[in-house]
Amino acid sequence: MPSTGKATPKRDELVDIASKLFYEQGFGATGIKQIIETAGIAKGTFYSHFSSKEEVGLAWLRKRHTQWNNWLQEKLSASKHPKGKILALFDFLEQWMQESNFRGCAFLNSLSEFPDPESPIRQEIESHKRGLQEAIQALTSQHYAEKPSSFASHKGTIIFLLFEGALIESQNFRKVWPITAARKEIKSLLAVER
Amino acid sequence: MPSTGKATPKRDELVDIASKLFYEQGFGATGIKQIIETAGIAKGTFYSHFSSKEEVGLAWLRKRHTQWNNWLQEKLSASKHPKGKILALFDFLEQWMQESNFRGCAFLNSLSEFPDPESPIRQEIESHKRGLQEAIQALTSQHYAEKPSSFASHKGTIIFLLFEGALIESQNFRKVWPITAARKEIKSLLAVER
Amino acid sequence: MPSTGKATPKRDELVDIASKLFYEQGFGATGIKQIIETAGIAKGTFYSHFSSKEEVGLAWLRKRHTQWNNWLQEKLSASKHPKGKILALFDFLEQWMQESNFRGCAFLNSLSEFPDPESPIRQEIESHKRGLQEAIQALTSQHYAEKPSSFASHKGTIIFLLFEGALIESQNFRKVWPITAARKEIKSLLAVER
Amino acid sequence: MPSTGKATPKRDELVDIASKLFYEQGFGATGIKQIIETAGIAKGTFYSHFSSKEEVGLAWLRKRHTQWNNWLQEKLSASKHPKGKILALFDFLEQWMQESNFRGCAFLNSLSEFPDPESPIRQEIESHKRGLQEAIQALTSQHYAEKPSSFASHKGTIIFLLFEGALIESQNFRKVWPITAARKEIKSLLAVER
DNA sequence: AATGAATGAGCCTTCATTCAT
DNA sequence: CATGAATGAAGGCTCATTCAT
Repeated sequence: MPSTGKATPKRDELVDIASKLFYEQGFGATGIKQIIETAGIAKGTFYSHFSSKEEVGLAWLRKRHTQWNNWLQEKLSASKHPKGKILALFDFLEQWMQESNFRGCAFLNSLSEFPDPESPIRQEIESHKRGLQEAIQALTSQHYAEKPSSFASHKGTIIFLLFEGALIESQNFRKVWPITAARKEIKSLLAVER
Repeated sequence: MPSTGKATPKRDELVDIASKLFYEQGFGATGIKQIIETAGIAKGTFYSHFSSKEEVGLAWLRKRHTQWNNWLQEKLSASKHPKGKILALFDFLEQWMQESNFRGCAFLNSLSEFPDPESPIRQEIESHKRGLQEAIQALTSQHYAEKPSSFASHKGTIIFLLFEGALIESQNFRKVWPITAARKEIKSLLAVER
Repeated sequence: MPSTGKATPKRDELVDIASKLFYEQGFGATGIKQIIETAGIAKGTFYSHFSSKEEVGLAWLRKRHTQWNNWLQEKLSASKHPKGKILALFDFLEQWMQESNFRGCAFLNSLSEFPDPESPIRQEIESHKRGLQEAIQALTSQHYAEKPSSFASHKGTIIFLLFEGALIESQNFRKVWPITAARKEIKSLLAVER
Repeated sequence: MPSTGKATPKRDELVDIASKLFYEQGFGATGIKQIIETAGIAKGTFYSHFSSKEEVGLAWLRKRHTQWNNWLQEKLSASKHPKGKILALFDFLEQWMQESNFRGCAFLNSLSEFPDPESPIRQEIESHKRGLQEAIQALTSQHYAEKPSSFASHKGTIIFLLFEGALIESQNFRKVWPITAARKEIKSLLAVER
């Protein structure tokens, strides 16, 4: 009956509405009341789709993970070579931050609201970021094809960390300079050390 | 006529108690009730020291800023040269994350809970991070004394972003590898490009 | 046009499922949701068999009344003489309480949940207990055949009240001593005063 | 701060208001909303006096225990001899049921609402009834001073069970005949078997 | 028949804050 | 200065019931 997590058009719509609010205001700062009023439904209806607030939170991050990856892949696909793709990563970040009005990353934003590392939401955050790191490392492996894999792996980690640092400081300062600085550094890094 | 923010021993004690709770549980997840019960005081007493919850939050971050800087300077003072100090920055980060059980940075953790960039707390976060960035840039300026200042400034920004990225991903994965990877990269970066 | 109360196999099955839950948890503490989930049916299906929760409650007590009486008669039929049957009443009570884990009497348990004495459920409770009292009085009339009927009737009432008292206190203390004490008293009472 | 269970005039008043509602409607059927509206206070005020609904329930039964015992002792004190006191017990019961409009016993009424025998409320019910049983046994011990104590103890139990049976069936039928029948039986029982 | 989404009043509880003492 | 009772909106969630499919 309710909350098996099966996707339905209505449930999907609710996830979208909740997602917008969660992303803009934070998970804790968003109440079920606000969600249902925005959606124009009754309390009980909401709880026939989700068993708890945390479940919508989970659905939010899971859907976001997919959408975000799709968006990213689309941006990267414009470049042919790994180097171009890596730099496109930072173009993507810049565009994203500007369009979202520097609201930052839904996953990092949720990190501090869920102190228990065993919670499903924390698992989701971790797996999302692991996915990003692996994607970047796949690109550096291609780029540094003639270098030892440990070297490429290390560089991938560094780019990942620069991406994360640029992301969060762009959010903090509401400026793009952390992103452009990181991009610049990576560009020369990729050129020089091949 | 309460809460002009003047420092008193009692107020200081309350800030310390609240700080611990805010840091461990998050600002939003910590209630005034919990603070006063931990402190063993009455509601009214609390509100004679602070005019609102947000004011304690502000006091928390302001005090944290000072303490954190002191702690950092102490760690850095063990090294003589700027390069050593920069690397010590990451040793400090590693120690901090381990001792805090990977709870992360009080300022970054508060970022998502205060979406309004004009809020006093956001100002505090921004100024704290600006301070860190400037401190790092002061060190890179010394290290790269013979290079153009724009170069040193850029490298300082990069180190700052790596610090932030390593910090937040160490929190996310509850592991030190992001920190050690960043440290390793910076070590070679500082050696090679002088 | 649902819920005229006509017996069907499906309705009967639902009554059985609801009965178990009502008896174990109480009428008020059991939700329709739990009933339909246990039965594996939809809300609407439930309401095509019953017009309201109270109707299932009524069906529960009516069916219980029949089953309980059958069970009791079966136990009593093992004894030939009224005296034996009366004592068997308390053996039955002891067995019942132990097997039900001292959950008590479905009718007495419902008494406090329905304060309105005019409600159908209260009528059901009253008629059930009246039936028990009359059954006991029929036995005492046989036993005291040579005594005035008012005497037998009085003794029947006393045995009924002892049964009820033993029942509820056995439930309260989760022990059989109230039942064995009552049985002992009645045994000597029936022997002496003939 | 709140809900240490310490008695204050306001808390006492709230317990009285809640008690009336719990007794008339049942614990589960009475909402906090109704209690606070009757008392003319705000939700938060209620929860500054009690930490949970169950705590008021507990306070209700504890206070009732004391009041009921006082009331009973007062009634019994009018009789000098144990026999008179025992009979007065049933006069008391009759008066009580009539005055309460046959609402029955607060403790027995709560029995079915708390299936867990380890719950504090069940403990309270049990201890209340144990107290009554012991009080009755104290009287039978005096009455049967020249008989073996086991005899007196047994008779005490029987009187206790008759009391309970008369109580609950008086509630069920909303009549006094169960009480007068029990009283009559006990009167002859006490006279004959000395 | 059977489904299950939808309702909205209601559940118990916590929130940050105020203010008379 | 400190107290803690009082506020009432809001928190997340469950209830019995209805009804279009």
